[in-house]
Amino acid sequence: MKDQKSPLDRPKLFTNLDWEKEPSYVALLGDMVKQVVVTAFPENLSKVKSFSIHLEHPGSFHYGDYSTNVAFRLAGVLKKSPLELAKQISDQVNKYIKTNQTTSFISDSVHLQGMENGKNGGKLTYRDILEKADVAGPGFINLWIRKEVFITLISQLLNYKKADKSTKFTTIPLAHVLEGKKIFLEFAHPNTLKEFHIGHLRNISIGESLVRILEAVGTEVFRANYEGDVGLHVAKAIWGVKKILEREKIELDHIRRFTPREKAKFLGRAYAQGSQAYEKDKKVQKEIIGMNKAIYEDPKSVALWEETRGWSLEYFDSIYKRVGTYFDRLFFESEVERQGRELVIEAVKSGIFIKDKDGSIYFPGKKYGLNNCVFVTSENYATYEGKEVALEELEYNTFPYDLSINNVANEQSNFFQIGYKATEILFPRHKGKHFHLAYGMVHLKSGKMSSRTGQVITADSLFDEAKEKILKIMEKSKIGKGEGNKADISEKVSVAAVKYSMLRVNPKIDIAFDLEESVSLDGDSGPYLLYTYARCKSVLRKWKSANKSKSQIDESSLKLSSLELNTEEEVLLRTLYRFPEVVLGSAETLSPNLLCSYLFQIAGKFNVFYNKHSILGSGNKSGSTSTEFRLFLTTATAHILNKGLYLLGIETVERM
RNA sequence: GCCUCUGUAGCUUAAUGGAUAAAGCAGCGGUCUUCGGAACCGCAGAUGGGGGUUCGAUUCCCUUCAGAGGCGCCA
Repeated sequence: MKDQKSPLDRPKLFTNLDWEKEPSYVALLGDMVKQVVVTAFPENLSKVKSFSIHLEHPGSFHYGDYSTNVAFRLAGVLKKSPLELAKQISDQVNKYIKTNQTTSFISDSVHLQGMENGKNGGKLTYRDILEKADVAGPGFINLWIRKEVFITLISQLLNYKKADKSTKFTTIPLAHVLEGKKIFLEFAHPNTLKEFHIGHLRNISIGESLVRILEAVGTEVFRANYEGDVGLHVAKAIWGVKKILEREKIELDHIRRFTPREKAKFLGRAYAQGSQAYEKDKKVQKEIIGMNKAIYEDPKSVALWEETRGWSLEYFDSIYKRVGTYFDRLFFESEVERQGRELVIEAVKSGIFIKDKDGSIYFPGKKYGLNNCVFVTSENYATYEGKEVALEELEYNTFPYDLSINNVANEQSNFFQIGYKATEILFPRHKGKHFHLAYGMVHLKSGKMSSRTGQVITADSLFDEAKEKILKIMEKSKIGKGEGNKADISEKVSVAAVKYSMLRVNPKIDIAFDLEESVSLDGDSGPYLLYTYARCKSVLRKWKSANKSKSQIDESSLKLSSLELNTEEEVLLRTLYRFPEVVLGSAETLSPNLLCSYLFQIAGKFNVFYNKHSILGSGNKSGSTSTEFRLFLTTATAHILNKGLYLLGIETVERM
């Protein structure tokens, strides 16, 4: 129960779900607190019963692992001071811990393997879970979880085996909230004959990550990519191609021998050429408009349309491969134009669309608080909006979804409002099933980007830039010399650097893109995470080669109450187990950046621990934790970094 | 003019209505007889302005200023 509606704009499908039910141990804690509250105020049972318990992580470990604000919420209802209530509740929790009270609300769906074989006939007790409760500040109740619980939860993570359907990659043991839901995710959308620039890179990075995060929480995701292969931009580019061939006396066969990347570059030049001529020269403009019309009538009849389109698609494929993305199906504007046009023309009869004097057909958006918008032009072909209604139907028929997400830049927000509204009126079954994930634009810090003038930063050039930088550092570095494939490593690290720089910020806000920063290797960066992972693996390799007899760490030997942790170990332990919660949060808000900051936190905490304490050389010192336990932390850190990076769409390397 | 989004440290960003607003970069000063120094530690530095709701506001509401985007035949 929330007092206020969430400020986050999110899909309808998501708002009806009880996200706090997962992961199960959080639900368990909520139940425990509720049990306490209900028994503590028997005289106000009816008032108290309706309260939902909200748990959150306090800002500092100093305040425990979870805190709840029930005391504030109850204060108004019970007309008592928050502090007094908090004390009462906290005392009751501590009493339950002391008396080994069993939990009574717990449902069978709570999964805490390894914990339930306690003493009380398989029932969990407060003492099994909680260390203590206390009161802080104006009335927060802070809960301290037992170390054994963390170890159990982390072991669960390490041993989780279920693979995602599509990728066979195991991720995390959660996700019943969205289990079985079908999500259609449309992303990337480059237009043929145009550059694949850093804006597309942001799109594809967010899209790929969301596919994986949503799969991790149990949904089935369809990967779609909608590309504009007809329209004025295509006509301009083809005109430009012809012009360049003619002026520079180049044979088409010469271009055909180019690599995909060279062809793409050539097309980019042609597009710039065509657009500039289109703006300057009225005669050219007429010519291009004529060609555009011909493309709409029958694209294949237009010379070079099919061939240049093929060049683009081949090039895009090479980028998808480079960034580790694939699609279940490509959708094209050319395949929905006719149907869109026919749908709109037909719906004029029922008054949904209105035919204007000049023959164009528009959607009277003003009726719904939106803008009026042309769906079929006076030249009688469907605009982007007109195509959209047919596309939505085609997509739904391809994969009947519970939710369709359009991952498209926020400059198209108005367009999607209109498109969704028109689709909904034509096909009521679409109502409430669409969500525009409007991510911010990528602006260059210096100067403006424009494919019209040819001023763009392409995805490839960015990766290459990063790669060069990484190779230099690899030269200098003393570690990992002569081990591993240099080309392979530098490629993966550079893709990681660029993708992470796109993912670490909230998708909603605009990015002021800085080349230097996006290929950065230190601080909050992709390479830093990869480095930490490789570091963990290196330690684990070393241990393994020295301990051939034991191939695995025995986790059961860790569950000793005598475990005395130092600060660094404790902080790391108390962060690692939160991974599933973070993934869930990222899914709920469609925000990969939350996962980024968490992984960065993990890496940082591990590095602090690593710097201060020896992992392999800790066995013989008295009073220190065992090598076994430190290896457990190292294994868990590596595991979570690996899974987490996978969910971001970033590949790890064993050495770098 | 109307609609949408965004204003947090010098820069780039974080923060489901909670506790001392969290980091990275750049700057300055340190750690190292290294299990991987692409590391670690310390210092300094911020919620555009004004109201309101609330026990509590960076977060919600109103207003103002600033920036970005969109507003019938581009996609």
